[in-house]
Amino acid sequence: MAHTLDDVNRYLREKGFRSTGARRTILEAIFGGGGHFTAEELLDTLRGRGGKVSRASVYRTLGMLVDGGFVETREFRRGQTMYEAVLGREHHDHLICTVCGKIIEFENEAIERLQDAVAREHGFTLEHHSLRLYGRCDVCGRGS
Amino acid sequence: MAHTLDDVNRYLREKGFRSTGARRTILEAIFGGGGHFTAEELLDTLRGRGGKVSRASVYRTLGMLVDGGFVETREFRRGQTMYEAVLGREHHDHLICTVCGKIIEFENEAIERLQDAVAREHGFTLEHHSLRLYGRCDVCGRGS
DNA sequence: ATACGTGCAAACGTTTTGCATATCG
DNA sequence: CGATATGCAAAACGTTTGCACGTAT
Repeated sequence: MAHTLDDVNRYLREKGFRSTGARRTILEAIFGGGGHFTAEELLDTLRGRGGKVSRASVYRTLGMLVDGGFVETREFRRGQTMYEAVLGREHHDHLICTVCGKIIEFENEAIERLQDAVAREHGFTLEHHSLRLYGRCDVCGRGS
Repeated sequence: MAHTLDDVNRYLREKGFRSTGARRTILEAIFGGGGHFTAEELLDTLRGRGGKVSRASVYRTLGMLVDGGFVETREFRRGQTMYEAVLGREHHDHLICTVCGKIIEFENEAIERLQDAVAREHGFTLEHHSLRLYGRCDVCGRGS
């Protein structure tokens, strides 16, 4: 984890993928921006910048990056995939406000260790995990 | 949490929902079967039993049960909602085999407590959470 | 009787795909 | 030049909805 942009380019080259205009534009937007985004939001960003990239290329490129482990997907809401660049970032989990949708990232070593222990107990070789805590954030919780 | 079938029926009655044939058939299949299922699988089960229930009714009934807290949804795979009856069952999380799809349920008090602590640190009032551990199960892990 | 539920088929939003064209190496 | 990527539009997928008809209360 915690790659650099060079890692991405090297990975793509090694896999025999070509460096095309569309691909470079998309990579730039994803790894320059940061944060969570949907495919459609990414497409809007690209179009706003005057780049002319098709929806298909956005989805295809996102797929490659997910396969390479440079982007992760999350399903915060049903029916829409959220993507997040993991470039240069360490693993983290999410707290999601069920009222305003705010997303806070956190890391907790102790939880990670317990997860490993649970997996081991059940004979699993852990590959990755997803932990999401849903609740009301400090602001939205006041009214309850 | 941990309701009985009577709780479900009482809830539905109190909400003013009617007891119809389709509804009874669906409830029976969901709470009689147990386990994880998709809307389509549930529909197949119902049809296999000769019941004639429409896809629309399946989705509408599932929605009511989710609202009532008797069924929970999970997104194990992208683009498809998995449902699970929580009737008579305590909270638990999941280990998912990325090769064969096997799902193992587990409970871990220590992890739960740490989650509460994390939420508190960030000023969140926790409502629910989702923890999924992905990896290779004991059987599928041997070949690696 | 009348409000609520049903089934059907059409609509929806997201994602994937087939194919002809353009581009990279 | 040959292989791969692109853009488009159509298809696919799971899910939701409008509506005329049925049924529980």
